[in-house]
Amino acid sequence: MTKRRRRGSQRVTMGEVARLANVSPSTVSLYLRRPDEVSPGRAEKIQAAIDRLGYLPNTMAGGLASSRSNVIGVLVPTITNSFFSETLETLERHLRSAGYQLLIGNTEFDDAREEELIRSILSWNPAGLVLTGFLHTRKSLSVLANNDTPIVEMWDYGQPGLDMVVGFSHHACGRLVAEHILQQGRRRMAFVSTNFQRDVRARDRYHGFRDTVEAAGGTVELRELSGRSHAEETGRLTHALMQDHPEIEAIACSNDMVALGVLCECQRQAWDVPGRIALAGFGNLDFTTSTVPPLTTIEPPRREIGQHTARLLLASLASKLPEAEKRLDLGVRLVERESV
Amino acid sequence: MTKRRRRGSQRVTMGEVARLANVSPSTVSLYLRRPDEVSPGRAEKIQAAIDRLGYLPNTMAGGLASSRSNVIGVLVPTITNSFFSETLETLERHLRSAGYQLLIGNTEFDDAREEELIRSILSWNPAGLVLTGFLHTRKSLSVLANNDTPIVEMWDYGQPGLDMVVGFSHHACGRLVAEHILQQGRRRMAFVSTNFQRDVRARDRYHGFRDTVEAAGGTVELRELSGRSHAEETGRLTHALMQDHPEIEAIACSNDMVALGVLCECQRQAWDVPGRIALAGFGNLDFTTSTVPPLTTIEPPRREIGQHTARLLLASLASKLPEAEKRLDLGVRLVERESV
DNA sequence: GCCTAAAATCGTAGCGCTACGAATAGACAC
DNA sequence: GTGTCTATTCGTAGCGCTACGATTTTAGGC
Repeated sequence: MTKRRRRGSQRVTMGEVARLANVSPSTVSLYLRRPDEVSPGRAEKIQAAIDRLGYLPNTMAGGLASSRSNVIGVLVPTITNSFFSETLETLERHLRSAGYQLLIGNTEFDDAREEELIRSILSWNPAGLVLTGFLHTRKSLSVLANNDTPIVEMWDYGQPGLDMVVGFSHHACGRLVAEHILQQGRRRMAFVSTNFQRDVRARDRYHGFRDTVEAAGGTVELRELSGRSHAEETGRLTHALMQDHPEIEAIACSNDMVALGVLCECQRQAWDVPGRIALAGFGNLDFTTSTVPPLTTIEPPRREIGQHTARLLLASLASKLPEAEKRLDLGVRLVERESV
Repeated sequence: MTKRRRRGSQRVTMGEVARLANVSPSTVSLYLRRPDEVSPGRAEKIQAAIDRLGYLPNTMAGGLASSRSNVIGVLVPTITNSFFSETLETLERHLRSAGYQLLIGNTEFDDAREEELIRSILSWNPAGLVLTGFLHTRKSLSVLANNDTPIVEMWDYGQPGLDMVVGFSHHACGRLVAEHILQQGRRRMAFVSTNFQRDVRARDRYHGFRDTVEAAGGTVELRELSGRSHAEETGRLTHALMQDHPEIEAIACSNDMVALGVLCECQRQAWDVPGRIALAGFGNLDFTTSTVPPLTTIEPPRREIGQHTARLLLASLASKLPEAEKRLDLGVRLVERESV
């Protein structure tokens, strides 16, 4: 009477299962963790009791007792972006099938937020941690240093990193695009970017692009879109750009959505692509095959990043990841279509 | 010597903080939970000790001891879709600022997977649960019934629901689009859908569309894309559709990405939109403003769903949500542009 | 039937924290 | 100084589970 109606959603405990199955709680625990170490007869009785009572183990109690957890924390700048969300989806699939649960955090491209999220996730005593990129606050670094959780920094490559690294060089992306456009003899270019101030990786692509173009004697006009890509703004900005710099013969974009915005403006103004203006994007989003003309772009290894991040993490957790395999450059390739 | 080097990433405990600050562990705990109930002097000493040791509370231990958790589970069909990911992002922001941590699961439009994820999440003893839609397996329902966790079913509206409901009617979306096209005197139509077999909501939109068109004496050809929208396939399928049914004068799409694929094919074939073919999408994705012509579409309340889901959940957790406010139809509006 | 080794089961002692009542300190009036 | 009330602080008893050594059961050989 006093104990039965407990506060809130309190659930059936292991002890109750044990009582119903006529075994000790330890046996139930053993059955749950290593089923083949309990005799078939008891196993059956225990399973029946579990089913009958609708028993669900309490993850927190288990985690506390064993002082490990099946949690892996993942921080991305935004999940509202097919790049990261596809990586996440792949990562989730691989890690879940190995029994892990993802704890996803949105840093919103904000270092202070990342710091807060790192603390919040570490308080779960996670088995592993996945971060996006190399940029962390000093405080984050010191928190991380006090902690021997395996860490993967993904979606970037080229700096030492904290532990493991899975990504590619964004600078190389910019270079690749630049080289491709330069080959066609074009020299007057523009780079249109979203979120330039906050997204290091977009900036890296720009730098790779600009450095390569300028080294070949060309020029690059940079245009920044405020915040996330907004198609109308992209159109206006493209229009203004071409008005101020009619000499421009190629536009590289920080991603495919921006390129689509630019392309639509070209269609509206009847500027021939690639005749009048060459156009390149980044991301190889699905629609890039079917725009008119199809978009030349860069294919980043979105899903591969998830897959290899999971692989390295699992190997590291099983302590069988040689030091030499801790850093992985997945590279990147130019998908040449008709817009350049 | 024996205790100092502990296995793995074991961290500083509350007791160690207490010792350093010269207070009892309970006082540290109290300071962390209700800081203004400890005297300023001790508070300062405790904070200093926390900072010095880099103490992070152990969420699992806290959760176990207090038998509540700050976890809220969220299941979506896929995070790789701006609809759900924007809802998630908003939900996350609102719930995090109230101190909750999201546990996100990907059902991949699979009921069995949803069932598994529900169990996995309930084992965290979550404070709340957010599901997408009304479709759950019998087993899921029975697990959920044994459990008085507050539940929100989101992104749909029109059925009784388990607890709280925040969404809109997809049937109404289809109807709205149909009515708008019918008004222009068009009667021969097609509906092109992705993921038709698995996505109930796409099917609902189709049914709303078809029912309305047929009630007005029109016809609807249904075309399904295999799996997720693939732009090239969309183009081929559109081409075949128009070859088989040259009488078609309007195409409604299950979402804007599909509509973009159809539009690109129209551009390629030089079929005038909306002159020859009217075109409508769903989602009001960003690029729909700038295609040529801009796309008529439906604006679903993506972010509002997140916001209101958070609001209802928090109110329910504070047990101050009147029964009458447990169901919320956020409605939907047609964004009339130039493609229809 | 008896002995031994292996297999199966059990009991106990925590994991790190919170809840809550008991104990102590501090503030104030007389 | 003493008593009383309130504001702080503390000690204890778990939360539900796992780890691990102790105990019991079982199987096999003689």
